[in-house]
Amino acid sequence: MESFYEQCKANNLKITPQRVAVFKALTSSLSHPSADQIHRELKKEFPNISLDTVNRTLLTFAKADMIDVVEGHGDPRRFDPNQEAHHHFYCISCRGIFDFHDSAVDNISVSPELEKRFTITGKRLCLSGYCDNCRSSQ
Amino acid sequence: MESFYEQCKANNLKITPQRVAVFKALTSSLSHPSADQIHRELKKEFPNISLDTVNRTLLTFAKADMIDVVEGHGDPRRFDPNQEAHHHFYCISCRGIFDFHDSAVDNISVSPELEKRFTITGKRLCLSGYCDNCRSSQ
DNA sequence: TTGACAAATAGGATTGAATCCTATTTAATC
DNA sequence: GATTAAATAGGATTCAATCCTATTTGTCAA
Repeated sequence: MESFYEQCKANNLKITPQRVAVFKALTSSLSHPSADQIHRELKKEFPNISLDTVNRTLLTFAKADMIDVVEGHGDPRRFDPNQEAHHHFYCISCRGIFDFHDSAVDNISVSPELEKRFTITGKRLCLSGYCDNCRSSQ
Repeated sequence: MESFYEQCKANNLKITPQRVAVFKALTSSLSHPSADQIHRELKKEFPNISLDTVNRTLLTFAKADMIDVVEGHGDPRRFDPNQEAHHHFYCISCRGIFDFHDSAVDNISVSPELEKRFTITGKRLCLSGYCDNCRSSQ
């Protein structure tokens, strides 16, 4: 929490009870909650806190690079006809998702402890950045 | 398209002009479109096709394992307070997203051609499956 | 080929996530 | 403590996704 105050100052963000509560709720969760989940949690302590405030606060933190939005989540559903093993590149600018193939990546193996901790049925490398079109038109 | 008809038969899906058109539109796109994008595209040829039909058709194909839904997309936005290098495991059952650390995975390098094709700013391994809680409660 | 029927579609209604709008409140600074 | 720009509450709005139901259409068997 030390660095929370520092990061707020560094980004000219006022320290409000709502922001402190949102940050605490997020960092104390292990499952990467949605704005709605955090809102329901915080209602117990702040019955009047609005969902908009929770959502806006989280986006404010994200813009200040204090937290991240989990890849993909929050965007409209997208469909993929490619049934072969492949991976995804997501263009931050045009929002296109492009496949790439890489057998070295296909053969990545994760640690045995992780295999014990979870039953893994899907595995995909998700890259993000700028596609050729978007970087050249800037 | 051969295998499209076969797959439909194998899954007892009637072959309708709408389904054929949706499948063609999806497979001829390179950017993994949304239902809305496909719907706008198909309106040119089928002015009366409904968005619900497009969306339902795509979900039907996905349920029959003919296509996939791109990871994360379509779910509510989720937030991640972890600023260290890490990767994600997504539980299909409880929808929790859990971090894991794996330095071997951190150091994955993709092919030089890919580095040329895109400007890569983010890299993350996305696993999916069942978390410990969910697999034991089944 | 036709008839019967279960399945699929159109399109309007509804739900749910996210955002916008604006009056009110509040943190920061002097 | 007063000032001011920023933040909040909560109702309204937008947009994606889904539901509902009357109508249409593939499929299969006669």
